[in-house]
Amino acid sequence: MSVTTDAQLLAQLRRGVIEHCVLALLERGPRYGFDLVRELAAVEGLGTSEGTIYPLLSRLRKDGLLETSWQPSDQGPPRRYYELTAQGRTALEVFHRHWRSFRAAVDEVLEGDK
Amino acid sequence: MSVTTDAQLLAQLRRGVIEHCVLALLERGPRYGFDLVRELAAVEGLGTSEGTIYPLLSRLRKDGLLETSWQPSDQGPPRRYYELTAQGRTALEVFHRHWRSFRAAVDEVLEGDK
DNA sequence: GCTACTACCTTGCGATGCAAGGTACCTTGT
DNA sequence: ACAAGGTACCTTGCATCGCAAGGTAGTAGC
Repeated sequence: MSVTTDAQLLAQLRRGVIEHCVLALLERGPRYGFDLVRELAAVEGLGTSEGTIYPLLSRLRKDGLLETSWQPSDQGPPRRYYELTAQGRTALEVFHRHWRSFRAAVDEVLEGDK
Repeated sequence: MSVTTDAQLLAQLRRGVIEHCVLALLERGPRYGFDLVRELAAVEGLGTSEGTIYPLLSRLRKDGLLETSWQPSDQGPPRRYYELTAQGRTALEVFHRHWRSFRAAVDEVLEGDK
């Protein structure tokens, strides 16, 4: 079938949003990758996988929005914790503005009002 | 620069949304491609180009969500008008539900409330 | 016939979500 | 000791889709 499935529909919606949801979660405090996957999975529609998160975190780190530090775990392998840099915080604010305006634009078109 | 620009940020946001904005516009009545580009350009954040719209319309037509008919124009080359099929109308409703829930999910994460 | 506008469409690139697969640490049970 | 299972990291390859750029053609006015 070439018709879009619900899963694909959501995957497309997530584009460009997950990245900033990760930043938003990190605004509340340091997290490690595996944990972020679980936190996002807990939110309806934002569920994603490690294959998405790790490359994403890597990219954000390269762009200077995140810093990392390895820390041992009580039970399991060591974890790589991520936290926001000043630049990351700014990027989050910028996105926040864009998101609000974008959301309003889509609503306007979808609602069909005038 | 590998850091995301505003333009790229918006382009990613548009993913999976423009498609349904087009359906929403067509719900109000038949339109032709060039006109859709202009209507979307009038909405802040949804501005796009012909390189986006034509392949998109083509895809929606192949998937059976749209039907087309050529019609002469008073001034200029003939236009290909698109209109929703029953399947297209259903797809729009389905998206509507997804969008509302997705929007709420993103808001929840961004607002950081609990 | 030249220019400009309208209107259609295609090609090639870049960005990125994801399934699948791989490595390694740690704990528990046998 | 060893196997099994959970935690945690990461990479590869594919598919999707927005877009800049470029191409074709009808119509109107000079």
